[in-house]
Amino acid sequence: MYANVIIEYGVKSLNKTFIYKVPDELKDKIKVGMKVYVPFGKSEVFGFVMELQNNNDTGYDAKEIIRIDNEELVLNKELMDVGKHLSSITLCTLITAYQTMLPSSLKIKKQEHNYDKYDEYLTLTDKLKAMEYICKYPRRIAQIKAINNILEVGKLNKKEVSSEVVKALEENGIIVIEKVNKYRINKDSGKIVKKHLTEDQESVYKSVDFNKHDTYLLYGVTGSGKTEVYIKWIEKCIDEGKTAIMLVPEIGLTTQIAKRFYEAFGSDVAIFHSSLSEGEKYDEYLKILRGEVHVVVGTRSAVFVPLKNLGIIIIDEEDSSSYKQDNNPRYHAKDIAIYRGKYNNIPVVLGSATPTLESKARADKGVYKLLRLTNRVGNAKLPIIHVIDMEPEMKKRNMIFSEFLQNKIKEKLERREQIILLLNRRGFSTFITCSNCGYTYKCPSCDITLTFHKSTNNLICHYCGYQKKKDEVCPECHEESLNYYGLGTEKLEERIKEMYPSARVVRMDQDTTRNKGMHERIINDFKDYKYDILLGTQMISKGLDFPKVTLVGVINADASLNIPDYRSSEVTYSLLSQVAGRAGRSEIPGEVIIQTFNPDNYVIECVKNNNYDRFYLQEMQFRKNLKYPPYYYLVSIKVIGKIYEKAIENSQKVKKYLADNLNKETIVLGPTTASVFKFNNEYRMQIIIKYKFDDKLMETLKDLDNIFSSNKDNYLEIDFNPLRI
DNA sequence: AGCACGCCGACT
DNA sequence: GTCGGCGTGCTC
Repeated sequence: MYANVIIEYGVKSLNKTFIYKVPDELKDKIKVGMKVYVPFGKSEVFGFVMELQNNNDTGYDAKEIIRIDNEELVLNKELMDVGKHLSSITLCTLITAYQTMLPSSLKIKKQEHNYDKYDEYLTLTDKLKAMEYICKYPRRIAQIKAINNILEVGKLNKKEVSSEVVKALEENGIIVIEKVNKYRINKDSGKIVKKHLTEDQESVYKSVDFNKHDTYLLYGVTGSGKTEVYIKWIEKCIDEGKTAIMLVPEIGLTTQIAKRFYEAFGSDVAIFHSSLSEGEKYDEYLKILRGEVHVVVGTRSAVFVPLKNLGIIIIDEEDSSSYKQDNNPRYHAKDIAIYRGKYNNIPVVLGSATPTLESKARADKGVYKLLRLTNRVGNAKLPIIHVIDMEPEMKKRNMIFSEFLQNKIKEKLERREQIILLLNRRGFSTFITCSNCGYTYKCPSCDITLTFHKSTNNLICHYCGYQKKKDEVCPECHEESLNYYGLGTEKLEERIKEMYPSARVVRMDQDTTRNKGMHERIINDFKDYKYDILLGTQMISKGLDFPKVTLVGVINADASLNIPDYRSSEVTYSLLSQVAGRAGRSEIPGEVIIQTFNPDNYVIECVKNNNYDRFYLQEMQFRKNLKYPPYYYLVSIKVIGKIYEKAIENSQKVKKYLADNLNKETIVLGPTTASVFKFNNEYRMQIIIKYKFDDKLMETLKDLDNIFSSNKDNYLEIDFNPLRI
């Protein structure tokens, strides 16, 4: 028996199978999708079994497989196919695809680590033998006590007995130590909470056909109770013995949703998100592999979990950019979900209060099926939105808070209601400028403006992490005129404390949530009314449900509006209406205050009137005129390398190659300098492809990628459907 | 990726 | 004459 194996190295030249002989003792155990250890050249490496066959007709001398790495870990047929699909749509190597699909504890890497966690129990080998032992050594009091304890309850946790006693008893053959696999995350099933659906929810629930594949877009306004419908669908799957994947965005939302899922399904849920430790992820993965759970709630990579007999895949907040991986392989979880949906012939649901234009357009064309939830649950009404023009406020020296917002904060504090303040930091940073000569600090290796962190007096590059201390005088003109502009969450917090000394303020941003569990703690504390004001960045904008919040203030709505990217309006619309949706989620009506310098901008106006449909139509017009998605597909190709001239030269070659080989209707733009031109001491040129249909695209890009895999000056970074260009 | 082989420059 | 630079090719 022979096995075709792919090797652990993720390079193009090794992106093929190698044939190995399966030794007799592994013949019964080996399966396609297993990780094996094989000799390769002068060394030994890990690999994945792609195929098994009876004879070797390759003409190569097959070496023998050394061992199977982990007999329990087998990628099934579906996941093997998912991996092939992933590699074909992102042009990554097969091995990279399979590695991406596994939690990192199960990935191939050099040092071995045992992630299994055990509880160790002591049991008697033989009662009679134990009794004899007691009689023979009556003075071994501690040991006798332990034996008696075991006799009473059958087994004893090893921790309860001193290690000396355990050692003595084990050596005398009185006891054995039994290892019981233990999971780090263990939710008792507790009480299962069932909720009833409203009429609207019920009708949406019934619209999904479980017997065939379709992609549904569930467009439901904030607070319309999408989660309860998800739960109902999943309950139906479980009743029929099927399983379900529920994807949530990377940040913020995971814990709250996970909590609701534990309430609904108890220990039948495994959670899977990036802030779990390696060990925790390993445990959750094994639960899924062993078929011990029916539901998985998790972030992007959870779309690859090895659940068998899938019944539905749900992607909540489908417009979240966290579903797209921003390093290799640059896949979108939606594409994988739909692939698995087709494979299993099951529904895929995309849910959002602000769907992406792509999804909405597909729903309008009938490619996706549109489901709508237009009302908030219960008596809750959508909040009243005030737009405040900041121009006159600046003249009144109200740099941060408009008079209106100041008064509203005061009013809500007096009424003991809660407030959320959003500082829009997208495309915006706190930076230092010399007010004398205009000098700004830039990163020496990335050429981007450094962000100032007041707490440490440090200037930090947010791309590569470079930092330096702030100088007393300007390094350029030596005047003592270095000032910081822009507004950070830290400074905002400071200002609020000055203005409202009695208010209890909590800040949520990258700094305050760096440590594990901090996210959850801030959210829970705010929910338990330990704070009056929650202030934060976009991570507070989605999914959170705080019934006592009646005021949402957006300090600077337009920061994200002017960044040079075709999706900036869409991103801003989504951010503003999502954060507005945090207000007034129970009986007390909510208010939203949006501070802006562009009160007439259509994005702001549509948010104010809660008019997604109008925003959609207007934005579609813009996309159509400028040939952007959803009218055209995009591919971004970056040519990256240490030598500036080579990057330019090669990017021109790429452009020519594309122009020569792609369809005539396809548009090839560039090369231009990439938005981050210099990063990690490498120069980056960018070429954009816009196309509607191009049968030569994949082949051409694949060839191009292969040509460049042996180029010593430059490498390519190909991004299909990039979220930013 | 890692390693061997191989073909040209500056050295005891 | 030899040591070692890294360009090229191969690994089942």
